[in-house]
Amino acid sequence: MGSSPGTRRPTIAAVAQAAGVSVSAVSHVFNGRTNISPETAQRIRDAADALNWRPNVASRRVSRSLGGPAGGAVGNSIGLVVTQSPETFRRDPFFIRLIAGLTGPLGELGWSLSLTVVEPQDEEQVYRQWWTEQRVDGFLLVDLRTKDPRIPLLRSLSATAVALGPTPAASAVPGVTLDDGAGLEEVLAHLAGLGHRRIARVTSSPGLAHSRRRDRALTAAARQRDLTVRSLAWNEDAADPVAGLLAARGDVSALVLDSEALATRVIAHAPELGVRVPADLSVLSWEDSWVSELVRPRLTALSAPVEDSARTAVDLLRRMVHGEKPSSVVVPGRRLVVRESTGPAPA
Amino acid sequence: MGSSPGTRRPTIAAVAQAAGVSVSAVSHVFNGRTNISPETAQRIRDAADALNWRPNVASRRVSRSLGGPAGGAVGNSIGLVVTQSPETFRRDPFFIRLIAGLTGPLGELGWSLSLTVVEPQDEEQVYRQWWTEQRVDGFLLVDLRTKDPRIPLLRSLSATAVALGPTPAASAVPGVTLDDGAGLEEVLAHLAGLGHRRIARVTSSPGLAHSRRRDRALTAAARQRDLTVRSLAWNEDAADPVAGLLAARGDVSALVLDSEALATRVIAHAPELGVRVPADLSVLSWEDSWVSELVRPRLTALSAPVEDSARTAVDLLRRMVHGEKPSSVVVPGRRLVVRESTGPAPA
DNA sequence: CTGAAAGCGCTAACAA
DNA sequence: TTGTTAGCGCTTTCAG
Repeated sequence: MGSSPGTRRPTIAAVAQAAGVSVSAVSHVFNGRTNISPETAQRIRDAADALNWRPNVASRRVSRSLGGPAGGAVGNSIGLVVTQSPETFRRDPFFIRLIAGLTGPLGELGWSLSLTVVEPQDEEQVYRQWWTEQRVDGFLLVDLRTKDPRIPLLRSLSATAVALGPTPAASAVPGVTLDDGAGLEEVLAHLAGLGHRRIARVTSSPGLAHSRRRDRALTAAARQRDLTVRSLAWNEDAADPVAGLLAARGDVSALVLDSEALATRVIAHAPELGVRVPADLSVLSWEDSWVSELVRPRLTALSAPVEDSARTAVDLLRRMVHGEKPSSVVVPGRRLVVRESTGPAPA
Repeated sequence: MGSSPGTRRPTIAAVAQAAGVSVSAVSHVFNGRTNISPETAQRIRDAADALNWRPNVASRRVSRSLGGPAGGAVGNSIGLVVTQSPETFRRDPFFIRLIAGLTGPLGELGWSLSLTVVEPQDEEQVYRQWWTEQRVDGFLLVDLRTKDPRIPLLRSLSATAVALGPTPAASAVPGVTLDDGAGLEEVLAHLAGLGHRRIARVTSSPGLAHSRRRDRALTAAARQRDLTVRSLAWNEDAADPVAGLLAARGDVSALVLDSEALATRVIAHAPELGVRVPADLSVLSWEDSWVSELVRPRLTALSAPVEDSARTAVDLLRRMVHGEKPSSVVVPGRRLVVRESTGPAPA
């Protein structure tokens, strides 16, 4: 064990001694200084390998807090704090896609991802703690809310952060936003082409910023096509949320749902309630993943380049940690994947 | 930004000054020493809050490497290195359940989870790096393989680790194992009761230790009930893996699949290939999650208490980090959830 | 109950 | 090209 007595882990001094050089020579090699002869450098590296030694990240961070090249930037870890019930976190494929997309680019940088899932009441506490304890070099914000309290919080902490989604222009948090416009047009063209005239957007979290944005964008775009768009709320607490939704839909012939978790539940359960998809009702999801391919009928979905967003976010974070002040980025590539859950509007 | 010039973060000295005490007084308060008067302690805490200060984890780790109470143990972070293709990682609900189950107990400890997904060839490198750099205090090993190379690797690094699954008794890595016996009996009783006589177990990763274990256990238990069990391999590279599997199944009337990812694909795709579930073929998954409830027919599955395992693993890790040498733990609670994908054997 | 001081492993001036 | 050394923020011993 690392903590068993007598088993002290090797230090830079041990490596220096093994290689027959000074401590600073070792340090230089591991910090990309070019002032060490190749042979010596190799000898140092060999000694380090033999001892299984690598610079201790903690010590490194402490000493670099002095005046390193990047003003003390180290770049060890970025924090992802997901404020959702564990249930939502588990069920929404978006999160696992995001995580998977993040670890690649982070690994290339030698950074790691510190992840946690918290209930809303613990959110502020975790951001505060992780930042003030200097556990992380920055945060990736997801599920931006309207007037998101994390923006002023992070500002007051002088914390580094990047958001997935648009942020207020004045904030110090650049956002990685998806270009929704094209996808939205595709959705409407698709539905209108199938003869739908009345559609509804369904969300389970009206407090999320993207929800309002989508409402507005969809409504505006629909007007130009002479479609009407209603807004429907998903009530998770109902005995049967799908039944509730179907009952509330009125004369709507197509449903656009904010998440796959919602859309797939409608797909699976609607037939059991006597509503055939897509014969009676078309269903479309604003997010896409393997789950949409799994249900029957397969779900027509707006797919987002989550991996691209993740990579872009990591890059922004990297630059911020190194002292730059990058501005927001728009990632293109949303597109409609037509599968089986949308069909001609019923007569 | 944390790195902008002039914005140095407050240190313990600043807090001490603000509270009008010495540096060590502040340290004592934040380390649970009892030799500070309640009033003074409160004053110190207030000063820290006012300055948004918390002990820097990096400095803490460096100084504690000296001779702290737990022999230098700090307990900041545990590493979860998932050796899977991003695709498998995304599709298998087990991982997100595990992650969700881990963050709760870790949060209670004030620890965080460092997560990454790596390809097999990078695995060793990541374990080496994270441990020698002292990024993590320990690892949680998942997807144990037969003769898993990580066990000797971690041993050679003197790294702390706990595994999900049984580990060799001689290794220094305690395991959190599921009590499969009861669930297995349930599976066989259920299938036998439905008249099945020939069943097959399907795996996509025969190299995983649990795969062999399940094969053996199922075969042994089946013999006593006069059932025959075959072993079938899932070939992901085939043009249509489900079709390949169905073609290879011979006279088997029930399939037990190692993961939900596999089982749900069979469920969804088999009808399109003319095989009705469960009328022609019963399908049973060795793992369970919301996905099993989503597909139609709903999937009969062996559910595992992943959250319990996660909590147990965190507890073992905590104890190891504090110098104990706990032994393996068996977590009970696997049980069969009968849904719709299993039915009477065809005549 | 409090404070002064040594030292953790490492980095980066600066000197040689 | 290499070595010496001060110092990062914190903990903890030990003396007041």
